[in-house]
Amino acid sequence: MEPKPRITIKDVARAAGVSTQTVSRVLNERPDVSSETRLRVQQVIAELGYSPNVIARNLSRGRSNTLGVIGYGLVYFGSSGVIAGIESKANELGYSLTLSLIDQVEPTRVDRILYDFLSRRVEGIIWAVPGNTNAINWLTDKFSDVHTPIISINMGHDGLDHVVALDNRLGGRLATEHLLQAGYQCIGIITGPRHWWEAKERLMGWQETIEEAGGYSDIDRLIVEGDWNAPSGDVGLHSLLDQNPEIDAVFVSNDQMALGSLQAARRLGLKVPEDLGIVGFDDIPEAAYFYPSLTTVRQNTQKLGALAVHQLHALIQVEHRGKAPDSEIAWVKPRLIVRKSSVRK
Amino acid sequence: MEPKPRITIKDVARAAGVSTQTVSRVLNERPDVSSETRLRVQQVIAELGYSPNVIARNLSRGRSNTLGVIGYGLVYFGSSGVIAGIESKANELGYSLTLSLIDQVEPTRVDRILYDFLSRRVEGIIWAVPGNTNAINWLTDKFSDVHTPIISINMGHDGLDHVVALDNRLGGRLATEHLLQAGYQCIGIITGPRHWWEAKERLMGWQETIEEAGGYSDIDRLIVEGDWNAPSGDVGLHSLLDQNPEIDAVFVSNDQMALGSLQAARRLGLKVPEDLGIVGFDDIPEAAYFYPSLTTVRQNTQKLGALAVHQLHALIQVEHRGKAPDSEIAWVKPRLIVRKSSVRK
DNA sequence: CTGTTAGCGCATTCAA
DNA sequence: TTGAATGCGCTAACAG
Repeated sequence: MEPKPRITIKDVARAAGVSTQTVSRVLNERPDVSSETRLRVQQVIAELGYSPNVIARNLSRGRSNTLGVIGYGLVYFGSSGVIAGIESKANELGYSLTLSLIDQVEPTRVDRILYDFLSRRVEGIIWAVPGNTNAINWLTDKFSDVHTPIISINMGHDGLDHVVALDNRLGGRLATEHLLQAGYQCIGIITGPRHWWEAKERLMGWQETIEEAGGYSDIDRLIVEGDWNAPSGDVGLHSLLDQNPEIDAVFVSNDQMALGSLQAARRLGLKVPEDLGIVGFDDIPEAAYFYPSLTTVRQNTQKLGALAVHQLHALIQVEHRGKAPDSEIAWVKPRLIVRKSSVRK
Repeated sequence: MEPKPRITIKDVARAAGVSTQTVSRVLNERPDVSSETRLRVQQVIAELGYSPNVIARNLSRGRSNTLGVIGYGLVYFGSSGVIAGIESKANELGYSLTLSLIDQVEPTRVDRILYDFLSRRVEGIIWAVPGNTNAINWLTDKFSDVHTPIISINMGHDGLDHVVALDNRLGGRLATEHLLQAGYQCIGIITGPRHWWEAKERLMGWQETIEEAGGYSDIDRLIVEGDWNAPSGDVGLHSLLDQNPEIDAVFVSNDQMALGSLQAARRLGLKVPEDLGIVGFDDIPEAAYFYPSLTTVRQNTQKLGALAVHQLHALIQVEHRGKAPDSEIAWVKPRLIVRKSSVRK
């Protein structure tokens, strides 16, 4: 075992017979070095296996070159896609990532993470925790205390300055309009938890579309709340049909619950799509292989993540130049994927 | 907009009327400070909203307190679970994470990431990219060049020093033994890509079990290779049954492909589990809601990630004390989840 | 084109 | 219990 006296810029300078400055210049690819010395320095670097100490560099530059990401820990479709999108774009722009995961918005924990991020002097923060609108006021306050650019993914823009979001409402509309066009008459909905922003928006999309088409009397009876998981889609469909036998189609607010609904329909002896049309949301990889294959609203989560980084980068740049960034919301459009669960032959 | 002259330890020292070291002592919760001054300093810190600069601290201490994680970018079941496990344990042990994602083992990219990690002086590295055994020699060499502890998740231990892995072979055994006990006579297998370590191991588990039970003639004909995705499970089952009509059960090496196989069985008019028994692998959340619900081998991916951090932490400690770490492999046990797809009534 | 002098913000000797 | 001096490894002015 070798001891571990890390090679520093000084060692390189000495070995190359130049000053540390010159080495630094070579490292930073600056033009004001003769190609001769540049080459020599590069050789020495290679020989010594030197790699610059980013920590020292960052301290010196007063920049961390790092983005802080707060993601959603529970396995929920999309969360990993968003992270992947973030990582990819961050990488492209030369940022490093520091990642924290949470399962719920727990003030103490969030405080700790934010404090940690600030201590690390991250240059920007991405809030990629889906939808709990209960916490939004608290969050908004928190965020405004933090003098570092923050982008939120998929939250309503009430109070939050910078948001990148999937247009969930549009998604709800796409799903509902499609069912209408497919000839279904009475369309119910199984929503996600009502305090989730995504769930609300999808519901709104459904409701608006229904109303524009003439509406139903007492529309609330056609709404059932699920918890995003398959069992609740199963139970949900049961209770929905139990109370509204006239229902012939359902917009289920995510694919997992739609899977549960498919199950319930089977048990009830209803054929999909003949007796009952079903449209989901997300387009998880399995959806194409459900039985019958599931019509659903696809969201491009990677794009969402990448866009967030893009916007954040802009904010960071702007901040360095002192301009006050405008508040805004960037939308990503969902797309309807038509399969068999909603098309009568 | 306030300018942004970050508050430093000096500001705090000045405001509290003490020296910077005293502040430093308070920050590091060291005992040799009178509770009087400690309190005063803490107050000033709170008032000024000071947070220590981790970059400077790290430079000074010569430690980064950071773990580098190389994960799998493609959405593949388990990868996000592993990351979540890593994050949770790292958090518990006080490490920060820096994350990079790759879709395949591309030398240039891996080199860049490793170089970046070294530059950031990460204290340990976790390789959480599943199974491409083609790259293993190259990787082994790479890793041995890096003078930083590295833990690999889910790779064979050929050449790699420190590995945390799910016992995939045991998983294959569990699945196969279960089918045998359930009374199935001729059990085929749809594997993952053959160059994936996980795929190989699951196959081995199947094969060993079959052989111990007496074996089949020309066992290779009962093996079909898939690509982890549902369509390949569909196609795979078709060709398997096409060539071996006597097959009455299949061990499908992941749940996605099993979903495809379920589909194929349906199309072929085969009832599951009566005519055909099916066991999957992974236990994705949807598996319980497939039709019929899928018997499968559950892997605890979070545990895998957490264990990796645990081991890595130990390596790091050891390294600081100069002891040479032993090479070893830590196994996580899978568990069979019996549902309807493999149990004849 | 290159070297010298400072200093980034903190922690670690040592004295006092 | 506290403070002064010094250095972590690097980059940013400035000279030359």
